[in-house]
Amino acid sequence: MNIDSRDLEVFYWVAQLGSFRRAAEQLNTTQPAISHRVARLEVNLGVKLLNRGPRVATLTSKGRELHNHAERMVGIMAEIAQTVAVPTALDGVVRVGVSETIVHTWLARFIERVHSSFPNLTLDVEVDVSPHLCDALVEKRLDVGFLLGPISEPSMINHDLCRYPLAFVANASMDLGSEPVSLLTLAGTPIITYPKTTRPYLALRQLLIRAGLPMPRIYSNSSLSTIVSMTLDGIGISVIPPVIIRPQLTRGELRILKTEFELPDLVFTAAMPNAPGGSLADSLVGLAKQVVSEHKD
Amino acid sequence: MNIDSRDLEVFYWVAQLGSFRRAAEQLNTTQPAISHRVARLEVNLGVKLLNRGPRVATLTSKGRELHNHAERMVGIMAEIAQTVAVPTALDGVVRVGVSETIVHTWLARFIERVHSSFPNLTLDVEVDVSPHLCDALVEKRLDVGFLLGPISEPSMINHDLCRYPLAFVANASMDLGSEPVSLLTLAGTPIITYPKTTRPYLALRQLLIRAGLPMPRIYSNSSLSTIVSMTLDGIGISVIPPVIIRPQLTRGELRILKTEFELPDLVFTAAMPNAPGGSLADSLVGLAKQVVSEHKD
DNA sequence: AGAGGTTACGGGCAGCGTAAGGATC
DNA sequence: GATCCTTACGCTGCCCGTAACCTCT
Repeated sequence: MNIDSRDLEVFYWVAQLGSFRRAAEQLNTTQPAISHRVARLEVNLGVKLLNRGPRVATLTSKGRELHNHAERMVGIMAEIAQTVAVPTALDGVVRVGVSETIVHTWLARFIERVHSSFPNLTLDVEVDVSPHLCDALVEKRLDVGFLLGPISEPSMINHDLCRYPLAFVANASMDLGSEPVSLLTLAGTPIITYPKTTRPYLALRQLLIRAGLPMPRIYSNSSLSTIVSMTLDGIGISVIPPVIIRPQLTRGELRILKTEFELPDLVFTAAMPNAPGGSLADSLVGLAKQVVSEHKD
Repeated sequence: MNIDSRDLEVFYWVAQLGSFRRAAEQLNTTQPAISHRVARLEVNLGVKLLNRGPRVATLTSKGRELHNHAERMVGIMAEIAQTVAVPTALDGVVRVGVSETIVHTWLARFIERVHSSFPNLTLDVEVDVSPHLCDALVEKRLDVGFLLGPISEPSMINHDLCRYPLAFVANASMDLGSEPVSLLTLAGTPIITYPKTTRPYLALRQLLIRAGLPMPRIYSNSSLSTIVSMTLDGIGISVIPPVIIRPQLTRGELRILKTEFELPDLVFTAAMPNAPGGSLADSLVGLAKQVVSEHKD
């Protein structure tokens, strides 16, 4: 009969994701391999576990029953990996989704820290805007994400990481009249910031609309580096967290505008799907918290 | 890192039995195979799990920790086998220890029943006297035993099965004077019964000693068939449960002696080591109970 | 010398990935 | 036709059992 724990793990993910193809992605292998394992599991148990639908695979009653056991099994395996194995022994690939702001602050330090704690662990870093990362996390195409959160999904675990103020930033030599700068002045100047779907953009938009002002010309851009370059070139005023332009501030190339109004802080969150046994992601979030707290000073 | 559930199962049994060799017997494989798997598990986890002593293997602290997880894992696997797998899918070998009395009553029916319920299951039947079976069970060299019980060990699970009266049986033509036969008469006649270490022998001995009578000549024999033959040949009176000589009774070859005193019933028990997840043995005991209850009529 | 565990070696088989084959919308 | 799963096939690599070796009593 011979039940293989890998077969169970594969079955667990197929059940969880409702798709052979996605399970294959999750487990870093090919569809046929998944197909084989599930088929073999069904033969070994003598039971049909999945109803193959054209779009999704649904569980049979025996399948649901097995899913409970499989989940516990996966949990135990994860516990063993975290509890009794030495960190050096942990390998595999963890898919990390990162907001670009993080890239410009502490991502490098984080990666360094991970590699020293888990030398044999590979990080698959994906940089994207928070809403995309959020989707990918919900669909379990990512194992952990550092983004503007939290994600309000019951299947998601959130941990607060850090909070960065937003500010209006301009080329140091740009003349904007007397400070503090008024909203009216801003509305008459091109603004450079994050893409439309993101929180900073929405916060800015809300601020202007509430003041009854027309929307200024806005250059939204998904590349923070480009935003910084454009600001340096004097193309407009950018709305970004100052923490990512420290060098330019100290060199006097950019300056933070004093204003009479405030933009909400950007709150960054570590988010991860609620996997059984609390996968490696837990440990990674712990490392991220460490890195963030050390970076504060 | 790649933890294999079979590695865990192997480790579990090595820890449980304190010996690579015994684990190999338990799992129907060879010592080197066990050695390989444990070694690989230690490499994969990067942790030393066992202190190889010259006589026994003892657990390290990490080993104890892993043993908990491994036990739960083995339990889950057993649950899956019993809960979601179809009975036909169950295979493997179960080692059954049987008292010879059972052989002469319902063992055949039991084996038949097992093979119809679990067609791919192999029974390894070992016939011996109850004390030997008891030892083998405690040392986990047997998975389940049907014997004179119960076994008073905390690690053992007992289920009452059936109870057979003991009686004095003689060749039908043997002249023993008027009945009921007195103890004195018996003490003057050779007695044929189970070996010295067994319960019936002890019960008989106690009966005679309490009556202040000398021990008669006793032919103790571990083969019930031989006891029956000897009784048929008129060599002496046997102390056996009449249930095993029904044919001879109906044919009038043997007869049960009426006596004024009583011997205690033989109480047969199913006993099995307290394995995690309640192995197949549970189901087998259930079948045995069925067979016994049907056999009563 | 004997028991228990490890190491060495060869054969068999299982599992993977590539690629082609249905089925369903 | 697109998507998703299954089947076919060749190859690599693992795992098992036999046998020799090591170590401790």
